[in-house]
Amino acid sequence: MSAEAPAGTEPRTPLSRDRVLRAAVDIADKGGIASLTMRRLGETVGAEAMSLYYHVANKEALLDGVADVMIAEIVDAVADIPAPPDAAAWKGVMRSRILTAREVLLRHPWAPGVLQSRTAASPAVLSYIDTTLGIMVAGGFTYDQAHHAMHALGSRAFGFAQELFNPAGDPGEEPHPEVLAGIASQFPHLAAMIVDAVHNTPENTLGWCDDQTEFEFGLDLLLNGLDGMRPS
Amino acid sequence: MSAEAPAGTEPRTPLSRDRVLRAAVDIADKGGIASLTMRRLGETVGAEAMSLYYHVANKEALLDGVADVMIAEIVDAVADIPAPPDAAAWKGVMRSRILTAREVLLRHPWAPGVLQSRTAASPAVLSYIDTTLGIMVAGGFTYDQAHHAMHALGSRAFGFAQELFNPAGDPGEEPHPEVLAGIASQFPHLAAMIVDAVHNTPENTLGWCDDQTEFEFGLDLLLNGLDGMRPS
DNA sequence: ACCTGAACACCGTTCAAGT
DNA sequence: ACCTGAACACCGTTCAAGT
Repeated sequence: MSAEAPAGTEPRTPLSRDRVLRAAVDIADKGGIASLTMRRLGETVGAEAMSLYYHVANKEALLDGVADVMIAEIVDAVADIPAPPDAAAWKGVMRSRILTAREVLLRHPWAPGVLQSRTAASPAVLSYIDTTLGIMVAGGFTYDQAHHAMHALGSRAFGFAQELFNPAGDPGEEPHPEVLAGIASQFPHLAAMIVDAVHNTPENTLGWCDDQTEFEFGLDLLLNGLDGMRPS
Repeated sequence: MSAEAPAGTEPRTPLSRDRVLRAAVDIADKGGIASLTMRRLGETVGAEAMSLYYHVANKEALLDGVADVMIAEIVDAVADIPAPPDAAAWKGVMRSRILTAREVLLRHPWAPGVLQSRTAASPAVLSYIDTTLGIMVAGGFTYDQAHHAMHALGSRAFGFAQELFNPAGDPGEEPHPEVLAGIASQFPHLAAMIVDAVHNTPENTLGWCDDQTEFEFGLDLLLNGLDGMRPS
């Protein structure tokens, strides 16, 4: 029996920064980032919107916190991956860390946008970068090279690469023939590429533009190029 | 002498989609993308906010239009670059097209964010992609390879790569010694990298993390890797 | 055809006030 | 220490109405 709760009122869990952030992630997961408003967040957490300001300075700070929750989830997912046993193994470890990070973000499609909008790096981010650098240095790179590498990888180091425009419809869907015809008349290279790309997809299982494949292609291009720069 | 203008009233230029879009770009250039609101846009264009809806379906459509203006500016800037004289020249042409696109976007720092938020590709984008593909095919690539290449380049093909977190302060500024000390205790690799990177900057003219250098490093890594894949 | 005024349903945020 | 109510200054968007 809870001591103070008035009759008929759920003795509600007290608010906390942590609970607020987790609720925010939930809302974004369910309705997209645009549905995450201070008012709605207050509602789902069982309080007035204004109460949130006691746990979080403002909406910017809320998003900083949400970004950090995502990084924490990545760090957690990546924790199982063992350190490289020798210098040459750096590439494989880096690769699986990045693909694991990607799996996390695929569960939170709105997260890349939030991460990209943050400008300050939290301790969680610094820590993730630090161990990533450690892997490269263990692989034989200089710190200067590792620095360049981090910039070259960019958001890929965190498991995502923002896809730009997606001509010719949704990924996984075959382009509509008449759309293709319209494109072909004006943009011959584009049309030829679309035809070629569709047919080259293995088994055609995922149709045109399987992002996972493209992500790995770009990632391997970078990792292989970097690997060739190792001093020894 | 203007026929209908009431005394004392500037005979104002009539609104048009084009004038609206140009004004929108102006506002974003001056005050950032957050300052671009329908109400402010109406004001600077000398009309009520509601009048804008006659020329543009809604704010999403406004941003689509703004993105297109940026692409048009890129296409324009890139128009002078001659086609590659032989297959091997594909790389140099691609490189200077991309760096030229980058120059355009450096004048509109808010534009990458807008481009990244668009999902539909306009004819202007399709056209830009088409001639980019043309250069690759002229370089000897198959359409399938060119397709992968476009994905691997990603936003770099349009001249930008979203920088993520920027640990240790603004680019161009030397990291503060005591901040560095704080980092060093927890994140040894990061600290070592920062020290190394600062000293490796040529002449130290641009300090730590010159983005142009990093952009070109990543770009060349990709272009060189791709170049090695050319069939012949 | 083009533009406007009034109104609606939202935002994030403040501040003084409650327990 | 933690939460709230009322209020403020904004948003984007609608709709009927003006010229």
